[in-house]
Amino acid sequence: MPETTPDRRTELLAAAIRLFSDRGYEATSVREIADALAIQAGSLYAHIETKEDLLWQILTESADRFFAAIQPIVDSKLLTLERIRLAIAAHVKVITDSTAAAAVYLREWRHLSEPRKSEFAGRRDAYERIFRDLIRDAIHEGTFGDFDEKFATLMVLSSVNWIYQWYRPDGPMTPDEIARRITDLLFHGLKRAGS
Amino acid sequence: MPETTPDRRTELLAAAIRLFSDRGYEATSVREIADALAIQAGSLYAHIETKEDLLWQILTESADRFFAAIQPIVDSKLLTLERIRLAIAAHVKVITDSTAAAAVYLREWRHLSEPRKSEFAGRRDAYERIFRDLIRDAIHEGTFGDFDEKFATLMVLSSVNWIYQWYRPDGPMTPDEIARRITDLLFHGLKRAGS
DNA sequence: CCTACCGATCGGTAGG
DNA sequence: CCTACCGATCGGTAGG
Repeated sequence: MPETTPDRRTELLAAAIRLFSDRGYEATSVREIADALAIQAGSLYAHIETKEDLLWQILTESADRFFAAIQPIVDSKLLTLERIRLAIAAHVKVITDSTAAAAVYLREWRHLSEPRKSEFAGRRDAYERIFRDLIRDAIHEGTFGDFDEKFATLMVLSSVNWIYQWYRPDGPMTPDEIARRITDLLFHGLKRAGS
Repeated sequence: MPETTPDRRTELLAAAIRLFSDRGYEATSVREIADALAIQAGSLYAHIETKEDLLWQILTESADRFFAAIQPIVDSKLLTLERIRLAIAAHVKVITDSTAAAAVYLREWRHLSEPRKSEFAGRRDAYERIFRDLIRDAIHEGTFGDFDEKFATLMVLSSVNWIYQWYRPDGPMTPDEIARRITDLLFHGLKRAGS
């Protein structure tokens, strides 16, 4: 992004996030993105090198946000269960802060070309690994039951990642409330206690 | 689809499912679909009217499969909890029978134009409603705890719908095994019993 | 099902 | 950041 002011860069990324999440990366033309900024299509290339660069920047910044949100929690000295609880809440917060960015992060990475696609997959796997290690610890400690740790991790992440599909900022639940309910359900299950 | 033999139609849908799930609807060209059938791009239009028709047929047939799988279970006289268990297993089975079709069903419907998009959304909502009604019954009966029924439904469906992302037919778990573990986790939670 | 083709739009560039 | 433009590819059609 040669010679672009920070503000302009933010605007550009915000426009691309909104369009990529609404219509998908492939269905979004560079002309639509340019329109959103009220500039000509050709002028876009004063700010970016290719359309894919734009996707790449969105994805890497999203990945950064997820890592930054959970890292201090994971590194803390809290009990495993508490770290899981807080990591889920932090993850939920990143999604609810921008469901559009989360949608692009979770859905549009397939349109990266190599080697970026593999690099992205590596970072995503590393992130999942952090959750998996927490869950493994909880199982080994006996806090969690004797579940397959990979399977349990997939369940946790699928529950939290689905949020971008239905969360609305003007809905009845705050991000913390959502995290609390998800955690409660994941920890204790749907069945009435004692049944 | 004028004058197309059943076999040819099946081939065509199968090719489109594979390509739409791999690259996405927008990123798939009619020429790629034609190539997969070893015919010319123009010849495709002896079988379809538009590219979107192809997507529409895939989506409606997928929806039909989901409904057909759970309807007899929901209509049965079994206990609510057992109906939920079996409905989850049936849903999982539809996904594992073709993760590619499930991927198109869950991801590509946004590329429909109106009024088809709204019609699709209506059917999908009706399907979710069936699960929600089952869960509501379980809550009212006291079999499940006093959860928000909408939220509980979202949790259940997000867990089962995420499967298409990671299930591999040559993996260690059978579809029934997956359903059993998901149900167990959803019903009883991750925490060790009694903790 | 093929050949030959259509107008529209795509991502991107040169020169200012 | 604009004007003017590029070759490539898009979904789709006519006529056989």
